[in-house]
Amino acid sequence: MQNFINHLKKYITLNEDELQILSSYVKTVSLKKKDFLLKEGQVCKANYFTEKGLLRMYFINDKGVEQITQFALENWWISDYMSFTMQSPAHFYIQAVENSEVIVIEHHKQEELIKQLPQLEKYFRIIIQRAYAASQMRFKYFYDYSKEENYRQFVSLFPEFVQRIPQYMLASYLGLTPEYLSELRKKG
Amino acid sequence: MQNFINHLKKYITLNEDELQILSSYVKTVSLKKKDFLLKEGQVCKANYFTEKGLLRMYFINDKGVEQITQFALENWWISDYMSFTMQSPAHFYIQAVENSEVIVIEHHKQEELIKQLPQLEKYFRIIIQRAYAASQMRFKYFYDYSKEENYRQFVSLFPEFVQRIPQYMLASYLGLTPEYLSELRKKG
DNA sequence: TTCATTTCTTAAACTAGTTTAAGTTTTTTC
DNA sequence: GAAAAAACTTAAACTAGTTTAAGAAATGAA
Repeated sequence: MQNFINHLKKYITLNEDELQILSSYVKTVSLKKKDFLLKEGQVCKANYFTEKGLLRMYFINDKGVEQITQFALENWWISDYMSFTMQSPAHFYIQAVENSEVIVIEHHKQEELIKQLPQLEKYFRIIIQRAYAASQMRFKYFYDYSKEENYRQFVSLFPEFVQRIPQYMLASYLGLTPEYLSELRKKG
Repeated sequence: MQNFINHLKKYITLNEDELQILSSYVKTVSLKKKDFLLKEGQVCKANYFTEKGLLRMYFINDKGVEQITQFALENWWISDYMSFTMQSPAHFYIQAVENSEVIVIEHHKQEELIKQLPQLEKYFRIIIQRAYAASQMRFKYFYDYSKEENYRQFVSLFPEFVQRIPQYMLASYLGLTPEYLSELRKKG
């Protein structure tokens, strides 16, 4: 969990004692590619930090097709926040795209941890506020640009990420079909 | 700002002294229909709570067309959070759809206020977490359903809201053209 | 009340993107 | 290494939704 500690230290100060406390509230989970952290219908009891690897969040539509709405790279948090917040059944799956390591903080432990280390309260607020800010921008792109334009921008901004995932996952995330993605790639 | 106080008391406890402190950090602004809280290019220096009325957040695309991405009803917060968080130029406009009253908390004052009233730290985290949770669900609907289906669901879930705004704003928010909305309404 | 502006409706022509139905290539499994 | 499975490509037929171009109705301003 070295990544996690380094990441936290960019936001808050933590001495050795505090690190010990933190460590007692979180656990590290190793996932094989395709292992699940969450399945639809389960209650999402935890918040997940991607220590290493890559996760995806998706739902299955009524035609049985998987639709990816989110990825989580190293140093990103991921959760079904509606389920996490309301402790209601999840609408999404969270699955490892590749072998991964994840830091898990369970809902009730997060609240206790914050009581022990109050500086984490601000940390979690800033992190989720940034995620929300990013989602506001993401909505703007959805409204503003065509799917082709969004594809081209995405490839140009995140070439390494695009190499890292199968094309059909990229298509799913961008809301287009694999066939259309092939066509766009052919167009150059 | 009675709404604001009542709303806060659902989440945190505030005695009379604390209410006084809070009041000294926020201000109430009355807006006429079409008045702006924020324009693109300005830095969004505040977080806004809708005490009364209705706000909309939109951007102008390269064809000069307004695209609404969000509304804020009574008791809702609204801000361009990327601009608010990073103190960078805003991509959005925030404007009153009707005559409104807004509670304004400036960025630096919010941080000071939280120091004075630490229970607000958790309040803001929970609020933004809920907003993010809702945005995850909203992405799901974008991916999952056609624009027509989303329109029909929206009308059925929020009939009063739909009465409250002009049809072209509803169309804009749902990402469809006013012409197509007219067609859908005709279809019944 | 009149006039100007905004909003809503109508419909045909158009298009971004999907669906259908394979075939080909790459990766995984045993 | 062979076979199966998954991923990718191809292209024609199709469609959800847009664009274009008005006209009609409602609202706002003077």
